[in-house]
Amino acid sequence: MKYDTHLELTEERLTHVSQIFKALGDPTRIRILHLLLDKEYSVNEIAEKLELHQSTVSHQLSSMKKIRLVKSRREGTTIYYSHDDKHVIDLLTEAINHACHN
Amino acid sequence: MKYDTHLELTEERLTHVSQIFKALGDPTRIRILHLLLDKEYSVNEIAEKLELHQSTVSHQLSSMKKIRLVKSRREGTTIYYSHDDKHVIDLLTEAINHACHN
DNA sequence: TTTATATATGCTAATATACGCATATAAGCA
DNA sequence: TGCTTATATGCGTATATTAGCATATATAAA
Repeated sequence: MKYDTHLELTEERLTHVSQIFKALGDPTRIRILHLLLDKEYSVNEIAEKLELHQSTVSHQLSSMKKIRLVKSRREGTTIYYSHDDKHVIDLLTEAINHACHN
Repeated sequence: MKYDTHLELTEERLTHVSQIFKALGDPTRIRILHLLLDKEYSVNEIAEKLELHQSTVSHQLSSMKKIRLVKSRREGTTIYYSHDDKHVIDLLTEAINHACHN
């Protein structure tokens, strides 16, 4: 899909775009989103797989949920997280692909 | 162009990707890169167009040059900056496009 | 060489961020 | 109810970031 090249960068769009990039600008959040590419995981599963503290994972998931990068569903006491913004996932995979072809 | 979905996220790639997103995660740098989409501008021109202080622009250009997001060329006392990473420009324009279609 | 213009940079203050500890909350089960 | 497991969150700390001032550097022109 081809886009226009001269999109007006309003204050609102600027805020939104920078907010998303800022969220992607942290290694921990990238690792979490990358893990969530294929399927959902619980907080503890994420912490174990990525060798992070539970509170760290919870904090980051919370910040990503706030801007709708991830969503959650409860199953008993367990809460499963998955990504919630296909555009952002596209940005991430493209960036990783670029990094892989350097 | 379609990419693999399961690219290994090595430490090196993680560092690289997060560095790029971090650079894009600031409104001032986004505005500068957005201005540089079509053509090169001098430091002062950027400062005037975006109503930023010269030192602010210079600092941000310096940080973006360090990670090769922009390049510069001298003409007398004037230094013209332009973007230097088409992948990053693609990421930025795609993100802005997404923000425009919400 | 002196002056003017353009850009870069050292320093600092204000602010934001990430993380981990300790604890709170919530759900399920005995 | 009391206990266990899973997750969330308040708080403090260490660190990073941004921007602006003042000044340094570089080039050109007089």
